[in-house]
Amino acid sequence: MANTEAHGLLDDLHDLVETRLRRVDQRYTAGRRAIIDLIVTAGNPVSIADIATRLPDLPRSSAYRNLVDLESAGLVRRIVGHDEFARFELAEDLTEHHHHLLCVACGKVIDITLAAGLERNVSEAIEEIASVEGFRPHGHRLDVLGVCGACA
Amino acid sequence: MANTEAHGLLDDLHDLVETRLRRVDQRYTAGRRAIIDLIVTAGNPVSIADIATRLPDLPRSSAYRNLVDLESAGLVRRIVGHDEFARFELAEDLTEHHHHLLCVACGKVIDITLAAGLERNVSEAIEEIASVEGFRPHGHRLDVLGVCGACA
DNA sequence: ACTTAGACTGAGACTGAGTCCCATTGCAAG
DNA sequence: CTTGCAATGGGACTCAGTCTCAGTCTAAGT
Repeated sequence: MANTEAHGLLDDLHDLVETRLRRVDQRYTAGRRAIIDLIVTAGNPVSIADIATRLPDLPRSSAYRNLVDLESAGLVRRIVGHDEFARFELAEDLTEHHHHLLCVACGKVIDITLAAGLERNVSEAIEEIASVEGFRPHGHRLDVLGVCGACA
Repeated sequence: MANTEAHGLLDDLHDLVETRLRRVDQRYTAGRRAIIDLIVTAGNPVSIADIATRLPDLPRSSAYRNLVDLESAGLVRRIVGHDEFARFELAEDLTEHHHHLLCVACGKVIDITLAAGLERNVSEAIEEIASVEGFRPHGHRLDVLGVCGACA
């Protein structure tokens, strides 16, 4: 993710994605590239409906399959919002650890980050509670439910 | 929710639920009472599958309908775990503010509470960030993803 | 006790996001 | 060029969840 100025960050990201896919004997095809492009340029997590709209030539079955492949390669993360529709964003090791504001009216998702100190306190508290319950935590998600500016 | 010892806390809860339903011209029928009983005695959030198993005589359509009614009366909260199945728990004003450990292997949900001070810090941070984004927060949920003791 | 309004129920039909299947195509290595 | 396997496309399929509608129950009025 770090890099020279010669070609943009986006190209670097594509290179990284390709490497990761190759590692599990998968190819970085046009459809997968288009999905990654869409997710990155959208800024916010994208839904299947977004993909269908913005990539009308990509069949649904291919979109779902590609998303599953990208997810199992650890490149994309599926998030479940307040509505019934799954949304997808880049995995955290391609971006930075962050959380979400979820609009209960329109389903929109906005990325936010917490102050580093607070984030550390939360992680420590989670580790402690989980160990008491015999639970092995992989990560956490903090979702804020509410109404976005456009819907208010 | 507070009360004499004459009849248990559970009876009090039922009284409260009935009052709340009456307030919106709804009745506290046997089916609804059975669902509330199940949710309370289960301790953890229950799925539709749990309800179907434990209340075999309650038709699916009635279970869903009752859950929707109880949810819109603010008595029950729907939570979306890691799997595709919705789960239900008592609304927070009938219990206390808490969060969840979600097992990604079996879908089990375990309730946890954070230290009051930390919880306050998180809430304040959320208020601040949300206001910058023009977002009006109603509440938040912190889910810890991982593997439970039984699945490890 | 009768009536009545409307809340509630049960059973099944229906919806649609997401999955599966399979014949075909594309890519990379020997 | 051929052989193996990843990937595609599109249509059929699954099934959690929703909707419909005719019939039932309950509370309140008379």
